[in-house]
Amino acid sequence: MTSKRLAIARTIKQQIMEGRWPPGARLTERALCDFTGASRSSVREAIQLLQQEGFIEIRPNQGVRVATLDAREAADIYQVRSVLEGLAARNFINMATASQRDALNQALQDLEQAIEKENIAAQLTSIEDFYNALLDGCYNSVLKSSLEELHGKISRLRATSILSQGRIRNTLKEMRRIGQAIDANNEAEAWQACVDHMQHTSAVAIRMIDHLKEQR
Amino acid sequence: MTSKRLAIARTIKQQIMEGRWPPGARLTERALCDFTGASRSSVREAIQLLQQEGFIEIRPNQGVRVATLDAREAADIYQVRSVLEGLAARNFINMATASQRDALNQALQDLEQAIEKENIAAQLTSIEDFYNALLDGCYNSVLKSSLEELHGKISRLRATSILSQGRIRNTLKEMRRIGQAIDANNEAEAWQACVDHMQHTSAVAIRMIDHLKEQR
DNA sequence: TTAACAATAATTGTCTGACAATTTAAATCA
DNA sequence: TGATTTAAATTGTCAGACAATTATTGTTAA
Repeated sequence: MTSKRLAIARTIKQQIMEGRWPPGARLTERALCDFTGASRSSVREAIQLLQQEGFIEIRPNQGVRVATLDAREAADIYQVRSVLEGLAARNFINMATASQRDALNQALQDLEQAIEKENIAAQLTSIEDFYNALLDGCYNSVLKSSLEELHGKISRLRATSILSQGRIRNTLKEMRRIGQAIDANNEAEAWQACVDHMQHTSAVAIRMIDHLKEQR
Repeated sequence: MTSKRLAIARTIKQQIMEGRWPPGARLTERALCDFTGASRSSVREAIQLLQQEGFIEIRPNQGVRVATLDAREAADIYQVRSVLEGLAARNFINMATASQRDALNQALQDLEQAIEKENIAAQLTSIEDFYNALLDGCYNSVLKSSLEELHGKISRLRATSILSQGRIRNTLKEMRRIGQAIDANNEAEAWQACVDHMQHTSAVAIRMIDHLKEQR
């Protein structure tokens, strides 16, 4: 059975991602206790986890706020992701087993089908599968956890799914390029494909953040 | 005034680094309460911070242990550091102000003097200054916090100072190479200098870990 | 009316003590 | 000695308390 503070953290995280509380909203401990039915001690421990994952911000004596993500920070995150994913791809080429390589290609095929069927949920799942396969095959747990942390921070852009739409075919193209470089064991090309992919993703994300800001 | 759980975390961290408790040692909450004079709630919150920073490991229902660092994980950390520091150097070239560049060079000079005077504490401080200058000048807070996390994890090698000895002149040489590449605004060379430096550091660290293991 | 200030309420940070569930250590038996 | 049972210690969680800090409201002066 999973520990309580983990369960609490998951519940709150989910609500944040679903937009129940907007970025910047203040969450009192009391409200979170009521919402989750847990005690303050447990909620406070859960809060710490959520801060670590980047979903909330804790300011001393001023409580908890849903994290915001401005264009600047998003750009920073994507820049770091680009080198970490480049490293992951290079490691994958050197370390991955045949079945891990299969999983990577399978994810790409799944993504293609999901696009044809216009199944957005399946698209997101395929992309996730792709990254999981990549991280499993690069045999570096530190790299894995670092990247997962950044993924969490980006998912604050709850519009993640919106973000991928309208660009999903480009995304597929870019991910295929990564996959092909990996199949060809071409480290330099795989690295560059990752960097380019992140650069494009970053540009789109920043445009969206600016767009949202204007609307407000 | 700094929050209590932070003070507790700092106290415990310091004790761990000074070797009061060896890697793998179990720390009961009660013992930590006695040691710090704080209540269990505060200690538990501090513990979470320490886990995040990589100083301890929490296993459900089995309490807290001082984190261990095996050769494998160390290699993983250094591999990630190499690309992150490479990125930092490239960013520094593009973003840093004149005074930030000065600070970097000053740290190198300080290190040289500290070596001549065989002042180990000053050597460690200079190296720290160098990294702080580098991170300040690369204007990417995500990169900064990611690297700080990894530095924390490495510092579990309490023998950090020992580690740097006997190799300190090589370290200076490698860091100078980074500094010169930065002065010349040569991104590719700066990147490579960082990667090479990490590779050497990694090799030394791993040798030391293996050596310690044999002794035991 | 608004700006500055004072009084009040709400919230956070921390402490104490409690208790069930689980793990670890000790005692017992085969 | 090895396996089992029993007892002790430890973790995870809860409830309630209170001082220190922050936010809100109300009041006064400009």
